[in-house]
Formats: sequence, C-alpha cells, structure tokens
Amino acid sequence: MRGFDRSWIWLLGKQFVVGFLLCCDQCLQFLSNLTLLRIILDDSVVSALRTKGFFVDSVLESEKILEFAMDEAQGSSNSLPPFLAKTYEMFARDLLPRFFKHSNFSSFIRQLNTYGFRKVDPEQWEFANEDFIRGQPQLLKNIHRRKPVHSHSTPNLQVQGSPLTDLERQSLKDDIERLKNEKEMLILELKSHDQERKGFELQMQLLKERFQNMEQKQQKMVSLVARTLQKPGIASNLGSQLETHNRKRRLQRIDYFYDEANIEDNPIGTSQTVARDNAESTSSNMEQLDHLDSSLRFWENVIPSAAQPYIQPNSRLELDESTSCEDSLPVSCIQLNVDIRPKSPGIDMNSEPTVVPAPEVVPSKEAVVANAASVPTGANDMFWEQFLTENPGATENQEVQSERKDTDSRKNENKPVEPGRFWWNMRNVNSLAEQMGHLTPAERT
Amino acid sequence: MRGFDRSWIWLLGKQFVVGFLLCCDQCLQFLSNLTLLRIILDDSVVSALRTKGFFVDSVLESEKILEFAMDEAQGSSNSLPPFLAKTYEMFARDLLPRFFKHSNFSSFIRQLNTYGFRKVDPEQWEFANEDFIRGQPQLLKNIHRRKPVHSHSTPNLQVQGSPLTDLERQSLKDDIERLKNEKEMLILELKSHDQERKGFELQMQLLKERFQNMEQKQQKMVSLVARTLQKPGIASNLGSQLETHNRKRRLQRIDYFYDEANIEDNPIGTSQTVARDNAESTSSNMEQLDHLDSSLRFWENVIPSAAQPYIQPNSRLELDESTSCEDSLPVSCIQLNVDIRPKSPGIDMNSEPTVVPAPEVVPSKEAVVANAASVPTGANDMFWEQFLTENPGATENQEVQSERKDTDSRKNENKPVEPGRFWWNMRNVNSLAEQMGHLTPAERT
Amino acid sequence: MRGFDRSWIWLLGKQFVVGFLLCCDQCLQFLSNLTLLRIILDDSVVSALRTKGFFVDSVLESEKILEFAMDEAQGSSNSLPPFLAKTYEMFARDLLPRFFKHSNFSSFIRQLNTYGFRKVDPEQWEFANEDFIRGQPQLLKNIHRRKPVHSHSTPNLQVQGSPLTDLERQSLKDDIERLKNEKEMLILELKSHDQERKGFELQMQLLKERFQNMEQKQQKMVSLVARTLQKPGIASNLGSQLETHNRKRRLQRIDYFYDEANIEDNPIGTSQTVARDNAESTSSNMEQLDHLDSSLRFWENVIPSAAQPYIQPNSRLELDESTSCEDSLPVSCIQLNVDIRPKSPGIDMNSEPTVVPAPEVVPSKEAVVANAASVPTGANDMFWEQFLTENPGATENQEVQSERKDTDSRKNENKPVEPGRFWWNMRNVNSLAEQMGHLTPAERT
DNA sequence: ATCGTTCTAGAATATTCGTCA
DNA sequence: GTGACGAATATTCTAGAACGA
Repeated sequence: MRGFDRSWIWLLGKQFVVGFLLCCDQCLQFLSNLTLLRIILDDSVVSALRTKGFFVDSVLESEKILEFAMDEAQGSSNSLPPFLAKTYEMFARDLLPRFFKHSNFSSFIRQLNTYGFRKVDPEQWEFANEDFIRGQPQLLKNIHRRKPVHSHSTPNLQVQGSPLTDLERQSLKDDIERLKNEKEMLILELKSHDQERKGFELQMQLLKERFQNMEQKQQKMVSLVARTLQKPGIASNLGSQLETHNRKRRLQRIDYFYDEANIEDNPIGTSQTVARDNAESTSSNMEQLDHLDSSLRFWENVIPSAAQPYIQPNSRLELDESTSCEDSLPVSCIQLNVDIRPKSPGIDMNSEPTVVPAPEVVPSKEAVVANAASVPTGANDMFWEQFLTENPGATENQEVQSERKDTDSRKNENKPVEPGRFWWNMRNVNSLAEQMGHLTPAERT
Repeated sequence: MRGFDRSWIWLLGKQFVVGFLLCCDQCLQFLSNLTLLRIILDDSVVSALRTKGFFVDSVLESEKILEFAMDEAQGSSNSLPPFLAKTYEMFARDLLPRFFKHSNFSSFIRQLNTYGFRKVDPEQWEFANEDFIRGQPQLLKNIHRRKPVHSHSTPNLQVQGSPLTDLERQSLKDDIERLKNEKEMLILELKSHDQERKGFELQMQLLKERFQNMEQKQQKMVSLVARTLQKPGIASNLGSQLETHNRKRRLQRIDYFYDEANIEDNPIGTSQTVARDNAESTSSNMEQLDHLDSSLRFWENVIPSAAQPYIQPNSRLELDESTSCEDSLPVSCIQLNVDIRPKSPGIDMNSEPTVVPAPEVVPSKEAVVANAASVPTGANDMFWEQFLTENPGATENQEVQSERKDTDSRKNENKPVEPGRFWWNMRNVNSLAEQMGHLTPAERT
Repeated sequence: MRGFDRSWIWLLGKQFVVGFLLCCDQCLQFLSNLTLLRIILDDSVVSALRTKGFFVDSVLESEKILEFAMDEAQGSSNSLPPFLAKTYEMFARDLLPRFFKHSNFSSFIRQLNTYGFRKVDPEQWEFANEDFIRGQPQLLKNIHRRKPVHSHSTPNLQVQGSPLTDLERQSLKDDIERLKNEKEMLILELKSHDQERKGFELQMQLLKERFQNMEQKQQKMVSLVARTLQKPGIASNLGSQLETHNRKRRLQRIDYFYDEANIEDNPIGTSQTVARDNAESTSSNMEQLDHLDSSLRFWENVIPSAAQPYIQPNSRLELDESTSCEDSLPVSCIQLNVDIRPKSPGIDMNSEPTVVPAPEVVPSKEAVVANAASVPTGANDMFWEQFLTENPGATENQEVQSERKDTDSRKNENKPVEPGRFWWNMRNVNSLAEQMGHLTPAERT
C-alpha cells in the first residue's frame, strides 16, 4: 500500500489500543528518521509531540520490549488465534508497536470486531472485550472468532438483499443480450466501413490510373497536334467539310445540353440522398459521354463519307468498335444507328433499309427501332401521338429518365443504400436514442 | 480518533480521484504549511514525493486553482449532496486539504463508498467514480447516494423468484466484462478508421491538384489548336455568322440553366443538403464544359458557315429546339427529333421529317417497340418477337438494366454490399429499435 | 513471524514469474543482504529491489516502472484479482521483485494453485497457466479463483446458489447502464464517420465527373484533330509511325487485361457486396476510357488506313484488344475466342465468314450481332439463339461484371491486407465471435 | 426526510497451516 | 517427498444499521 501508512506507531491506552498514528509516505519519511528526529527535536520537541499523543520515547525503545513480548505471548497462548496473542501482547506492555501483515488501522479494527471487541469510548480508540484483561491471559480462550455464521450458506434464510426475481434476472439477461446484439451490429457497421473504405481506395486507384492514362493521351495529342500543325495548308483545306459537319453537330449538341440539363440539374432538389447523386452523376456522365461520343462519331463518319465514300467500311468498323467499347447505355446504340446509316452508303443497307440495319447491328433495340422507323411509315400519326405522349422522351432523355427512375426506385427500396451509409439518418438516430433513453426500466413505468 | 488522519490531501489524477494523503498530527503540521514545505523540501524532496504517487505539484499550486474551482463547483451543483460537492471541490483543485466535521478517515471512506466510489488501486488509496471526473462537474448529478435498497422493507415478497445461482451470477458478470472489453476494441477500431480517413483526404487532395493541372493543360491545348486552325481565310469569314449564332446559343443556354433551376427544385424530398454540393460542382463542370463548348462551337460554326451561310435557318430551328430542350420530360423527345432532322441531310429524312427523326434516334426501348410495331414486320416476326419479348440480347441498355436489377436484387440480399455499408437497412434499424425497446422487458410488464 | 526475514530469489521460467526477491522487514538490517545482493546482482537490480519498498530511499525510480506495469495490468483487467495482476506484472518484466503481504514462498505457491497454476518443471519453480501468457494480458480474465467448492459443508442448501445481493444487482445494473451509454457514444461516433464518408464520396464523385468531362473534351479534341489531320498528306505520313506504336500498345493492354481478368475473377468467395457499386462505377469508367482509347486508336489507325486499306489487320488487332479488355467472365471468354480468332489475320477467320465480322469489330455484342447479321444468315439461328439466350454479348456489360468480380475478389484478398487497421483480422474476428458466442450464459452450462 | 457520522458486519481475497495421494 | 488442495485465519473493501442534525 504505497503512499499510505507504511509504518505506524501504536499507542495503547490503559486497557486497549488507545491511539495510533497513521502516516503517509511523507510521514514515513518523516518518521523513518527517528534518530534524526530525536536529534533535531530534542526534548522540547519530543515533549511537544508527546502532548499531542505521540509517545516518542516508546517508539524509540520499542525494539527491546518487542522481543520480550514476543516470547511471552507465544508461550502463553499457543493455540490462541494469532490476533489475540498479538493484541494481548501489545496490551501487556501498554504500548506495543506491532506490524501485522498489513498496515491498515481499519484492518486491525476489523479484527477487533471479529473477535468481539467493542469500542468503549466514542471519544477514544478504546476497544474492550470482557475476556481480554490485563494479567489474565487464561481468559483469552473464551474469545472466539466470530465467523461460523456463513450467511451465504443459508441463502433462503437471508431474506435481506432481495433475491433476484425471475423478472429481474430476465431483465438483466435481456439487457445483456441486447447489448450484445447491438454491439454486434456496431461491429458489422465498422466492418462495412472497412469495406467502403476499400471501395474508396479502389475507386481512387482507378481514378488515378485513368488519370494517368489520360495524361499520356494528352501528351500524345499534344505531340501529334504539334507535329501535324506544322504541316502547311491543312487548315485551309478543312473548311468546307467541317462546315456541314458542324452544322449537324450543333443540332445534336442541343440535345446534348438538353439531356444534360435533365440529368445534371436535378442536383438541387434531389430529395434523394447521396446514393442518388452517385447514380445520377454516373448516368449523366455516361450520357454526356455518349453524346459527345455520338457527336464525334457522327462527324467522324459523316464527313469523311461525304468526301470519300469508300471510307465507309472503316467508319462502320469504327462504329462497331466504339459501340462495343463504350456504351453501356442505350443512347449510344441509337446514335450508332444514326451514324451507321449514313455510313452504310451503298451496301446492303440500301438494299433493305428496314431490315438491313437490324441484322447489321440489331444489337440494340433502339437501333432496330430506328431502322424500322426509317421505313416509310404511312400513318405515322399514330406512332407520333403515342410517341409524344406516352413515352415522349424516347431519345436520350428517355433513357436518362429511365436511368433515373431506376436510380430512384433503388433509392426508395434501398434507402439504406446510398443514404444507407447512414444506416442511421436523423430519424433513426433519434428514435434509437429515444428508445435507448427508455432503456431505463424506471422510465418505462 | 485522535492522531489519525486529521487532515488529508486528495490527489486526483486525470480522471478520478487518484490519490490521497493521510496524515497524522505531525503530518498535519507538516503539511499545513505547504509553502514552507516547498521551501524545505525543495526539488529533491518534491520529486521523491512524486515518485511515491503524490502529486506534489498540485499541492504546491493548489491555491490558485482553488478559487477557480470553487466557483465552478459551487455553481454547478447547488443541489448536490454536500459530500459530493466537497469532494469534487477537492478534486477540482487537484489538491484540497479539507476537514469534514470528523477526522475519521474511515468515515470519509464510508462516504465514498456510499456514493459509489471504489478503491481503484489496492496499493494506493485511490477511489474512483466514473462520474467523478475533473473538469466535468455536470456529471456529478449522476452520482447518487446508495441507500434506496431497504431490504427490510420487502423481506417476504422477494422470496419468489429463484435465487441467482453462482453460475448465473458469474455468467452475467462475465458477459458484462466481455462487453466492456469488446466495446474497448470497437473504440480502437474507430480510431483507426479516423486515421485511414485522413490518408484518404490527402490522396484526394493530391488527385485534385493533379487534375487541375491537367485541366489547365487541356485548356491550353484547345486554345492552341483553335488558334492554329484559325487560319486567316476561315476566321475572317466566320465572324458575323458566329456572332448571331452564338448569341442565340447563349440564350438557349441561359434558358437551359434556368430550367435547370426549375427542374432541380421540384424534387420533392429536398431535405438533403449534400446534394447542394453536387449542384455546385455541376455548375463548375458546366463552366468547364462551356469552355470546351465554346471552343467547339467556334469551330463548328466558323468553319461551315464560312462556306454556306444559308445555314442560318437551321440555327433558328436549333434555337427552337433548344427551347423545347429545356424540359427533361417527354418534350425532350420532340427535341430530339428536331435535332435529328437537320442531321439527316437530304435523305429520306427530309421527305418525312416527323417520322424520320424518330427512327433515327428512338434509342430507348419504348421507342423501339413503338417503331417496330408500326413497321411492317416482314418475316422478321420471329426474330422480333423474341427480341422484343424476351429481349435477351437487348442492347446495352438492356444489359445495363439487367445488371442494375441484378445489383438491386443483390442489394436486397446482400445488404452488406453497397448499401451494405449500411449494415443497417430499414429492417435492421427497425429490429434494433424494437430490440432496444424491449430492452427492459421486465419493466414493461 | 517466521520465515519473514528470509530472503531468496525466485527464478521462474520463460512463461511465468521469473524471479523475485523477498525480504523481511527486519532485513532492515538489509545492509548486509544488500551488499551481497548489490554485488551479485549489480546496481540495476539492486536498486530495483530496493524500490520495492524495503528500502525507503530507493522508492524514487521504482515508482515509474511500477506504475507503468500497473497501468498495463490494470488496463487489461481492472477487475482482476490482485494476485493475478501482481503476478502478471512480475512476469511482464521477467524479473520483478515483488512483495506480497507476506514473505512466504509457499503462500505464493498456494495462490498460484488457487488460481489454477500448476508446476511445470519439477526441477524448477515454474508454474504455468494456459491463460497466463506473456504479451496477452487479455487472457487473464479467463483465470478464476477456485473457491466456490464448498460442496462438502452444505451440499444441498447451496444448490440454489447464493441469492443476488442488492449490491450485486446494483452493480450489474450499473454496468449495463454504463455499457448502454458507451454504446450510444459509439453509435454517434459511427454516425459522424458516415458523414465523413459521405463527404468523401461526394468529392470522389465530383472528381470523377470533372474527369469525365475532361475526357470528353479530350475526345472532342481528338476527333477534331483527327479530322483535321485526315488530310491526305498528313495521314499518309503518320500512318506508319502510329501503326507500330499502337500495335505494341494494344498487345500490352491485351495481356494486361487478360491477366487481370483471370486473376481477379477466380476469386471464389465473392460473397461481398459492398464492393459492387464501386465496381460498377469503376467499370463504367473503364469503358469510357476504352471508348476514348478506341477513338484515339481509331484515328491513329483509320486515318492512315484511308490511305492504305491494308491496315485492316490493325483494326482487327485493335479489336482484340478491346475484346480482351472487357471480358473477365466466362461468357466473355466466348467472345474472346470469337474475337481472337479473327485476330489471326487472313487465316481461319476468312475461312469462316460468319466469324470474320466478329474479328473485325466484334468488340461489342451489337457489333458482333451486326456483323453476324450482315452475313447471309443461313444457319444464323444457332448464333442468334445463343446470342439472345446466353447473351454472351459480353461487351460493356461484360466488362462491368468482370470488373465487379474483380472488385469482389480484391475485397476478399485485401481483407487481410488492410487488416491492420482492422483490429479484427480473421483471427480476431473469430475470437471475438467466439467470445460473443460464449456470451450467452446458457451456453456455459 | 435526507444526509452525515459512526460502528459493526458481509464478502471476497490473501495468507497460513495441514493433509492426502 | 512433493504438489495440489481443504480449511482456518487474516486482510481488504464495501455495506448495513443506528443515530443525530
């Protein structure tokens, strides 16, 4: 027991332990140098201390006395409880500094109580036992340790301390069980966080890779352009071709923006949560890309074809290529068809416009339709009516929308998903908190 | 108990009562003059005391702090049991020699126990209470005197309910102990997560920087190319046309944005805030796009127009288009058509503007179907039937969608997955809530 | 007190208390022993021993070490029996002179036995307990005092087990209450983490968008430049250079992706879910990249091809590339084969027209179909059947999927990697799970 | 009526002793 | 003779209870 009464001095009164000095480490330090103390304090100080209850002299002389007592105590009561022997020993000398195993005054008191000693004088640390009398060690045998009453051995008798009712027991168990479950959920949550983090890392990595890729391309472009531009008379030649091309392009671009607006704009009022944005952004990005892509493709194909029809094949090829590569979205398909048509100059396409396209590409529904539609439809009114009313958004818009709906629906379903990350939106949190607040039995009434 | 702990000093640590010094009369005298002590003991003694677990520093400096704490403690707990107030007060100052009415150390300890303080270190006189924390006086209110359990009040009633077996008792304790440990682990885990997050932020930042860098480069490229291509003959011609054209376009775009605002706002559940950032980013993206856009437009317009001024009409058309464009709804379809029309140079498109466009673009499934239906289905019926019904090969769209659905379904299954991050989708939340609600079953009845 | 003033040294083996010096108070004549000890054990040990309380002066340095150890032991097991804490502490330092209340070696041994320690080596004073292992203080909680075996005294009465005292009850309740609160705090913490994560996602998303935007621009640039470059003179010049360059590139990429697909796909346990969304986005990104890539490639190749038709091979090659790129799924394999076949220029491919188209472009399902369709669909039924049913159409979809699997697999793999951060690597998780599993009292019986 | 003080007791752990296989 | 253990005692910490302000 550090810092507390490493040593102490017992000062016994007339009949019992009377006083006793407890010291902290500082005191210990203070007292550990008794010799020094004696020297310093000298008589005046010593007497001063004495008047305060300390018997310094006793302390100094205790050693000899101790040994004496030792023998005496041992001889007189071999079968006596050690505590009694020790205590009597102390008593016998009126003053006996003694070390028990411990240095706790309270422990000593506890022992006194255990052996039936009672405090006599509330004002003083006097404990008495009628069989503990100076000069009458033979009485000591009448003092017994109080302990045979193992209360725990008779559980039912001890009504005190209400036994745990089944109800209570169950309650406790339930609580623990619940805590376990919740903790487990927390663990899962943490786990999912880890997963997410991992996903993040992956995305980050991919982004980086893409980035590098792009950087490289850019580099290439730069050098390519640099090289090319150095060629004379190029720019001047391009003029005419580009012209028509660009015109068309513009129109397309309108669409592009249009879609963009649709897609990208929602952001503001997006009731959805994060998930949505992600989905949206993704789709929107895709679409944009598609737009651009298609635009580019269109021109890539159209223009050249105008000037050099034979290139068509290549164009087509390219088209296919791009198609396969890029699009995961319907939009692209459409585009493809459009592009392709012009592309397929005088090949099979021409021979059978309606069908040909399909077989050719048919891959995408849109394409098919487009081709099909291209067929001279007589009463198109019907179609248009339906087209403009029911699912007007046919084009990219359509797709976009569908995309969105898809996303939205997901949202609704999997609330947890995006926002889900917050498995715990405000409402949930609150309710949880509330519930937890109610956890306390008392509040439940 | 004279000569025993007349005074003491509590030395509180960071979180709890940490130590406390008991002194005998001599010690009292010794310590009552702290200032003196400091002088006398000097560093060597002070450090010696410290190493023994005493916070001498606190002792020495306690005075100043004292006043502060005094007010604080008093203000915060007017209704608190005096014992707590006093104790906390002592605590608040790190060191406060305090005298209760009594001079019994044991009485003090008794009080500590009564209020739920437990000895922390068997080696030291340290008592702790989780709600007895330095700097958090508000927690004191959580400490209550323990006494409400008057066993004598209901001696007989409690007979019912089987007594808790030792096994059970141990089990409960073990459970709690385990929960504590696991909680500790969770806390550690959370900490590590924070670390990871920081790393992410850093990476993200770096990526952004790189990105910006690249964007700048690209911009340069664009302008470079633009400048280069802007060969004298071309540029001079384009001037006038572009002007008007761009103007319109700009207007369009204005509308576009306008609509954007409109559109975005409607979103029903605009409770989020996050979305906002998206919007922002979007806009920034938009700007970037504008840059490119303008560059492109420049070329689109300038070059062609130079050759064929009559294109103007188209421009107009486009304008109208753009107007309609804004709506992301069905209307967009129309738009599409319009756009396409111009596209189809002098082919069939012109012959039947209304229809042509549709087939051309009709990218979306619906569109496809519509067209297909309208088209005179030759012998393709078989194929088409299959295609349109089973639509196995669907286009990319199809696949994409299926993919999504797939994902969705998976989501539902694998909660953990995406949403998984949210270990806790509605169901879980609810169940948790439910469980928590049930936490106190006993009390409910 | 017999045996008190004996001194000895305990030398315990690797696993347990290794050594320990006991001295009696009377060794206060310690000087004699000290001298000897000092000589033998050297100053460091001596001072360490001194600080154990025997020698007042030495308390100075010992405290720190002591407290350190104390904290360590305490932290891991606040409720541990003092004996275990002490013993572990001794152990922890390989040599820790420690004083119990007594100085009896046998008493110490008795305690060891009480706590389940057994003598390991009859030749040495080594005692072992399987839950007393260096470096694993958390196991200490599994060591319990052996006591409740009062079977003989009151065998029948105690069958019920002692009733839960109010104290105990209160304690349990307090514990549970505390745990609840702490759990709540953890939940809040997690919540904040979610918020942060959301922020991250947003940022990531924005970055992606910007990136895509930029990619688009780049693409535009590419096409623009390409168009420009498409001038006879230029193209012819660049052709050769780009050609070789691209070819190498493609091949590389093929390998890369191919391996990637193989490696990443096998991952059996794709039980994860979270990764999925990431995968999706990833894949889409990848695709876009491919698009761009293809565009570039196209121009690099096509343009020249305009001048020199023989370039066809290149196209094919490119095709392969893209093909390889995308598929990581078995399905894709089919595609791959198809595509690849064509690869072998003018060889088997040609021999089988249906196939030829594929080789040319086949990259995308659509493309494939288109080609296939373009071919005189004689026995196309087969193909179409397969195509429409199995939808081998791999293409982007394919890629997406593969991507996902990829992601998933990584997830599985990386679990261990990151693990560091996850306090719960497999082992921990398991152990935790186990512990939690055991939490249920019922299971104990 | 609650809180503080005091004294004693309960309960768990620690120490010692002795026995038994 | 050793090692594990029962049992008694000792020590520690906390609670019960009485009493007074």
